[in-house]
Amino acid sequence: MAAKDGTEVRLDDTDRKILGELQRDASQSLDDIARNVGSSKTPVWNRIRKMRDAGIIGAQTVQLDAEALGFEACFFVLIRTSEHEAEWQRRFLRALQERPEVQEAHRLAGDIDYILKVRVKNARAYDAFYQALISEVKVHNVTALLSMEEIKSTTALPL
Amino acid sequence: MAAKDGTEVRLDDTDRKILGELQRDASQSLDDIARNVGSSKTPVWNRIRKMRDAGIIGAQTVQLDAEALGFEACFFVLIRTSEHEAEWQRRFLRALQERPEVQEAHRLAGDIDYILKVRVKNARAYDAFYQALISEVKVHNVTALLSMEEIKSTTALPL
DNA sequence: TATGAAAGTTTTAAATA
DNA sequence: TATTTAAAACTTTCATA
Repeated sequence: MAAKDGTEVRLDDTDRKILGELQRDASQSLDDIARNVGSSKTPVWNRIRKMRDAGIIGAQTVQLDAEALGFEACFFVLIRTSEHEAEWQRRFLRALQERPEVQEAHRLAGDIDYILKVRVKNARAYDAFYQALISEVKVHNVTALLSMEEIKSTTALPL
Repeated sequence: MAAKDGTEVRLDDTDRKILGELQRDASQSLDDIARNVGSSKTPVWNRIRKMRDAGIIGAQTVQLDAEALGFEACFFVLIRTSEHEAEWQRRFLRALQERPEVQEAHRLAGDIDYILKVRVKNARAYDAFYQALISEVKVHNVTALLSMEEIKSTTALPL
């Protein structure tokens, strides 16, 4: 398995269990993680460090309750473009990176070129985002899908 | 602002700054967070506890490098169904909850009924997922969008 | 891999503004 | 009511066996 920095890292079963524990609850103490994976403190600590250095383990974050914080609208935005020039793409990517309401952006294979996940306080805020985006870069066709209900949301990988 | 448990919680500027810090790096010490938000340890600790109890702050997790761990394929799946019965919906939701390759699932307004984000090791694994899903619940029409490139990925809210 | 000790952190409680 | 100070309990980190 090649990590971000190109290092080859081979993970064994214990490594995967450790990652599973960290994904589940990163606030656990080393002692707890060690107990849960059937090892002890020092080896677990060394493995975590190795995986951090290799970039396999990234930032530690908290999950916040978006609705409680007033982010009540979530849109998936399907984008088709006629432009495929390098310069256009650079501008488009920069616009996405800079806008904090864009939580995810993927370049797609096929008919639709890009998909975005956009989280905003309300529909008006989405419109403001949309107007700003199309004024910055030309896009051919945009379809916004409005989420009525978040059925499932996790970043956990099925290790 | 109403939290998950229905409690009213009013957040001030300092609360929002604390949430921002936790989102950015939840591994920081209380001292660091306090310094970054211009307060000190105990008040910050009390605020964090209040927000945790109110459910505004949820689980602490780590971001893992999906590619390095062999999850090389990511699909967005658009689903149309003709079934709108309660019993069908219950079965469908349970199927999504149970499948760990489904990282996100939303019920949508409009033409398309559901969108899923599905992360798997490769295209064959996606096909296995797809076959399993349609054998469990009847769906009318499924479109899979394959991600070629993850341009942006964050769970951070623009507080 | 295990032990253990030093440095640092979280948590609680009491004192103060 | 919110903040500072203080001290006990716990954790991380790392050297050494």
